[in-house]
Amino acid sequence: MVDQDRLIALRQAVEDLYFAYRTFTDLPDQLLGELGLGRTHHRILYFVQRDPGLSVGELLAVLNVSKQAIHRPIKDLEERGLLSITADADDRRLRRLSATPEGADLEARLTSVQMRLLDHAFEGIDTSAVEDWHRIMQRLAQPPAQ
Amino acid sequence: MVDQDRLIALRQAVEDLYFAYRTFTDLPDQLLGELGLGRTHHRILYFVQRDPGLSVGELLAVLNVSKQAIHRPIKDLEERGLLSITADADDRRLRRLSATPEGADLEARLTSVQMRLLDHAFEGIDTSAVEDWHRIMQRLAQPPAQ
DNA sequence: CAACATAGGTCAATGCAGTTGACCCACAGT
DNA sequence: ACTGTGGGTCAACTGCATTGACCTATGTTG
Repeated sequence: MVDQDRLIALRQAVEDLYFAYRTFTDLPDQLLGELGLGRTHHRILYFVQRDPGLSVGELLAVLNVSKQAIHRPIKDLEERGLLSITADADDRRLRRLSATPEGADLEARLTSVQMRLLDHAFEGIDTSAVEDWHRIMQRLAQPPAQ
Repeated sequence: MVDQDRLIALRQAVEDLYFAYRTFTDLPDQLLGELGLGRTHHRILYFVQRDPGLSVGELLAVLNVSKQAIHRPIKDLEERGLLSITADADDRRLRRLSATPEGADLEARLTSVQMRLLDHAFEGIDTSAVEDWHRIMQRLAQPPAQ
């Protein structure tokens, strides 16, 4: 019966992850919607803030989408003065992306909504359990080669 | 500086959740793609298996989509003999949904891919930390009213 | 019984975000 | 000069959701 319990717990985990992620994305999506932007805009700003000077190709690799898919959002962000694009000094084919102060500001607003949700979810949980939470999520992101 | 560390940890959590969820959905999506089905089909089968005899309205509430959005997928599943639909005995307006054996089979295949990923991610983690993982995810799914 | 409410189905127009394919330019390395 | 690479862009298409409007069948209530 241990096996059966395990299956039930794992099913519960599938469900928890589904609902958690949905709520997690709903709030920023709402905020983005009001600005006429989408999730991809947020992702771009996020990774550009995490790693300023990211190239377009690197961004594609992180987000795992085609360059055509990212083209519009990048253009939108640039036009709105949220993203600054400059050619790399050494290799002028590379376009280095970084957030403008306004872009950084928006990114902070969007991400902080999510951080607040997480902060609340972690409240009162042991530090070691929170560390394990990170460990679990990181393993989930990078499963073994099979 | 404690505050700063906390922000960094929370940012890391945002990222972990993003990547974890992406990997988590990629595998079933791939399987579904081969069958010409989408994520919604999986979700329907999942919730119908969790709660056999679910009505269309209840399904809409759980998935939080419009009836038009679910109409196609339900029809697809029925046509493929994966979903069985019968009128409720007491209120014949209600359509009770349940999986056929074939539907149950497909659902098990799809969900078990995800359960395997989770199982691996939980490997070697303390039982109490896994319980906390569930607690955290459930809180994330149902944040306070603000 | 008539009137209204509810569960659900369906048509239509639309939007958004992604895809593949093809082709372009600018620049780098040899 | 030649080839490779980073990146931009046009076009056609797809998947999946939306809103709005309207239909039927059935239940509930005055």
